[in-house]
Amino acid sequence: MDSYSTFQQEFDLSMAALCGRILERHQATIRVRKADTAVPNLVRIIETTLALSNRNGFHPMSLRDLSEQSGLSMGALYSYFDSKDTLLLMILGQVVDAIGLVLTAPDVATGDPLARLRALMARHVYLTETMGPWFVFAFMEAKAFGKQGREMAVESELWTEGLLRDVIADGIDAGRFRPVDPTMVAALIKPMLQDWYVKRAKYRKRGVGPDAFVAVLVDLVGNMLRA
Amino acid sequence: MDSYSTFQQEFDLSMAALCGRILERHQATIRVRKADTAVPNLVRIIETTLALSNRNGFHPMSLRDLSEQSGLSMGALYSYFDSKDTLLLMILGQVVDAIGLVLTAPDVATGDPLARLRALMARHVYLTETMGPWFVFAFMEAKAFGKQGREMAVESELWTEGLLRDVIADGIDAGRFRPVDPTMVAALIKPMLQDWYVKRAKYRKRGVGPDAFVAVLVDLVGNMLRA
DNA sequence: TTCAAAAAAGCGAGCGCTCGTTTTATATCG
DNA sequence: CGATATAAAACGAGCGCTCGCTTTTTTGAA
Repeated sequence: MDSYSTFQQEFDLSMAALCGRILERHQATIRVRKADTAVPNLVRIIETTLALSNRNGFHPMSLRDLSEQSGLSMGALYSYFDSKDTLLLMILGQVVDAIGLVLTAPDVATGDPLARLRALMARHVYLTETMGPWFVFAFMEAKAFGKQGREMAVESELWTEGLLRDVIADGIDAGRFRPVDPTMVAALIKPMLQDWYVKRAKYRKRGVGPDAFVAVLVDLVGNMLRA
Repeated sequence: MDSYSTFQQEFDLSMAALCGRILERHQATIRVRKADTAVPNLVRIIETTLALSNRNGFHPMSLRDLSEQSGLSMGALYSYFDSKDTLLLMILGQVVDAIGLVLTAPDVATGDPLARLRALMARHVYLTETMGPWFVFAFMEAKAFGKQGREMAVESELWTEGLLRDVIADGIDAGRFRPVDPTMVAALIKPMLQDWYVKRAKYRKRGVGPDAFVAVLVDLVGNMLRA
């Protein structure tokens, strides 16, 4: 894992692939059986939902707006989900799914602590670069699903933080990092990673791409931890 | 400025004071003339709005919920604002107001770069500690006010980032910091500051208070920048 | 290969209801 | 009483969602 283009070859996170996963996970509620029909329509639905929600919020988006913008009728929409809440849950679930897929890949688990930390941060940046609107959506709308959504968000947050914390703790034990509080440092690296997708427009305007962002992050975190 | 308790003595950011400012700034729309009546009611309205919105979002919060929870009738509510959007704007405006008040205070402008950076970060943490729910609200709901809200948020974000960037640039010029990109470092300090209020519950659960958070932040950023 | 029957997918007006807002009525107090 | 503040009731627009119907696709015996 050394650059964004390598990452893109390793993981298929295209809209089609992601919506294919959604179709699998929600076979029970999606009434359209043929994948060749369902996947392209799901792509249209999800793309439009992300666009409208990330502009004004999920709740203000009416299903009539979604119908109009996506080109599917109200009736057609309701053969892909059985309630607006289910639509929200489909997207949140797919985000959690993708995090698990990408951040547990093998090469994050061995080798030099700084290299592992770099791999973890790079993976996070590349993942959120590919699925930007999904992550913005999850970040902003998790609470809209009430207690359950909040808990899902907190759990996912703590899981990622735990990956960072363990690598930092290993680095301290190995004498490669100075003796900081691993939990606090992990907790503070997380929001910097999140900034990449929350403030994506700002970085784009400044000409900072994913690889440049990772480079700065690794430099700063490296100096933060240097023994 | 050396601790949270000093900060609290220096700035009056009580609900009453903040709502007093709101009353001043919205004399045109608030129809209740007597401040002795208006301020306590505004406090109830704003407190309830922040509580309900930060749980489920501003848009999902109905004015009937707000009426019931705040103890004021629909009619009474509408003598304090002329639309739900105005209520949102009152809160956002007061947040911007408070940022300007606190972060431009004098002792942030002179002295050792690291001390100035510390003062700036400490002020930000203490401000957001005092006005936690206000900042969470502003962070999550700015986009609900459409283009205008988004631009207000971006402007405020860039202004704060600019304060950090200038101090870092001064530090580099003075040879006290290593030659990093001041804009990128400022951009990455900001989300760590924001994490204090966005994830406040997590830190509370871990027994990390504002002063401890500032200490960690200063330590990490100091090592990040050490020449 | 053909073509009607069956199955799948899509359509959109309309339902019940809740929303933000307005209007009307009542209470409080100098 | 008159002014001010609050409470209660009412309104129309727009919401999520449904359902009777149409269109498209697939099927399979001739």
